[in-house]
Amino acid sequence: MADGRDREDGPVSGEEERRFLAGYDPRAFTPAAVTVDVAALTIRSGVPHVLLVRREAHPQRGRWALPGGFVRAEDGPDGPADPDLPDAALRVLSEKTRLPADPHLEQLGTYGRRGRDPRMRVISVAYLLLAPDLPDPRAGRDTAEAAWIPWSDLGHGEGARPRVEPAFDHAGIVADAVERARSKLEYTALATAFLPPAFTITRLREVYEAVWGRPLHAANFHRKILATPGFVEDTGELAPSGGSGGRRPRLYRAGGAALLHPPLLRSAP
Amino acid sequence: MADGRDREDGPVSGEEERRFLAGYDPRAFTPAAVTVDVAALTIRSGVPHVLLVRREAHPQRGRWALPGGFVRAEDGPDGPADPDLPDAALRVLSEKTRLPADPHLEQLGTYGRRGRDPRMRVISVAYLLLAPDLPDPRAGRDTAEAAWIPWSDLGHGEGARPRVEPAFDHAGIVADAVERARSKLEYTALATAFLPPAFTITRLREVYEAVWGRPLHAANFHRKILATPGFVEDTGELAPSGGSGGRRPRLYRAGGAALLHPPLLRSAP
DNA sequence: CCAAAAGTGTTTCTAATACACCCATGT
DNA sequence: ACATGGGTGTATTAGAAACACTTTTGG
Repeated sequence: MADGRDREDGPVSGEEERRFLAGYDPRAFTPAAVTVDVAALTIRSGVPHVLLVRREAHPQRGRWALPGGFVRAEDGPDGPADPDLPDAALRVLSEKTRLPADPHLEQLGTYGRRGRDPRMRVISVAYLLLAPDLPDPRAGRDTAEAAWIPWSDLGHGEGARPRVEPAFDHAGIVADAVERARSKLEYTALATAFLPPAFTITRLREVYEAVWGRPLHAANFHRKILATPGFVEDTGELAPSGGSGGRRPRLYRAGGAALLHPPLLRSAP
Repeated sequence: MADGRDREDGPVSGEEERRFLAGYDPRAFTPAAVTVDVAALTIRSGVPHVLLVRREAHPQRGRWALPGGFVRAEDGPDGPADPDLPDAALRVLSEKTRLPADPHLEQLGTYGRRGRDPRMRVISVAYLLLAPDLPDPRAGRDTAEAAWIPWSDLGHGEGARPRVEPAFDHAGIVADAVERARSKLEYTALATAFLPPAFTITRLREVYEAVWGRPLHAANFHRKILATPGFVEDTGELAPSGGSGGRRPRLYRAGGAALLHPPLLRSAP
């Protein structure tokens, strides 16, 4: 076996490497199409929704699907290449929705089962996007319709029966997105991504209740949030009156912390 | 906006769909190469290691890299298509290492930055593999050498200076793998993937100590593991004598639980 | 007997929970 | 005044951490 000395980096010979690259043919490998799909989640009046579009083009014409599209691998007639996969995700989605300035975007997973798309081998990199309440989307190219669909219509949540069966394997991708969002609320400060820049503790609690589908103890939640360093920062302001009476709550903004110590665990009911 | 009724699934007209697919040309899209890379982690005598291979082919000839290779999108001269991405990962890796019967394999992330490979646009799906102590790998096709490299040689861990700088963006992939493993030990029962089928609580603790790079309180760890339902099951047997004296510890096997309730949190020192 | 390693008992402290209560505001 | 929602005090309980101690084995 190699000893320590042998583990030093080997040479990367410049001249030979240049000659190799000059003679390289990128068409030599079997192509697979690479797409990005975006599972955009938001909360509208206390109910979690996912953004879906109705396909106007084949295959699976007429079905609801995640907004997605092909990654631009190289500069071409359609436009410049996507510098990285998150750029592709935001490009594809902004063709269909007006996005907030700084949405939370994270990679969810990559789906490449043979036969998941009838046209050819398609590898889809799925992204999870969390956003505060966005305006209704407008349908884009190849799209008959675009809408925010409640999770419950896809069978997620307490006793919800599925009413929509998305195209391809997108039902599974949405399920993964929902589960990712639920578990990330436990140990990250991600819930604030569902809220506008300034919010009250009660709004934050409603995010948790909507995503987890379970009521939380308001008083203890309040204390726990304030006791978690870096989760929220006091703006010093109060929310405008709600109209129906009650004390005006303080306004907070997202703090610097990404991870929560300690986490907020959801346990059994 | 669509009302509830409109959200029902649209028709997927069979005849029209068939005609569309018959006329479809898979070469119409800009190709990108899709590869799988495997970050295989193990622990050898208390020290965490990652499997790397030294590249014999261009580009980046002579550098250490993660074992990886192109996904077989369709059946071809090299062999049948990979049914799914995890199959591709195991195929690529088993060409270089003798694998345990049931290794833990999970997707880590997908890397597609433009320019990360000088040949062409390459989208790499990275997998994390956790395994008990494996035999030394043998070098395979296009591989000058294959070896288990300590994480510390890549700069991970207490005050470790990097001695190996992997090819492409593989240093970042290994960093993601290490961080994923560290955090998954907290809230899943994954540590047992580093151990043989039967193990002692002390061996399990040594896994945590190696991955987290920090000593744990033996007595409290012992109790906490046994108090976590489904983490381990008593085999009823005792480990053979260690030779240097001391009580013979009980042997346990992995329990059914995937998630730990409550989690084992690593906090500050 | 002594050393070494496994495993248990016990105390102390911190954090989660539940519930009562006070505060600020609209009607 | 009183209803409504925000926010705090406090007792109870569960769990984490620290440390002393017992048990089982080899030399």
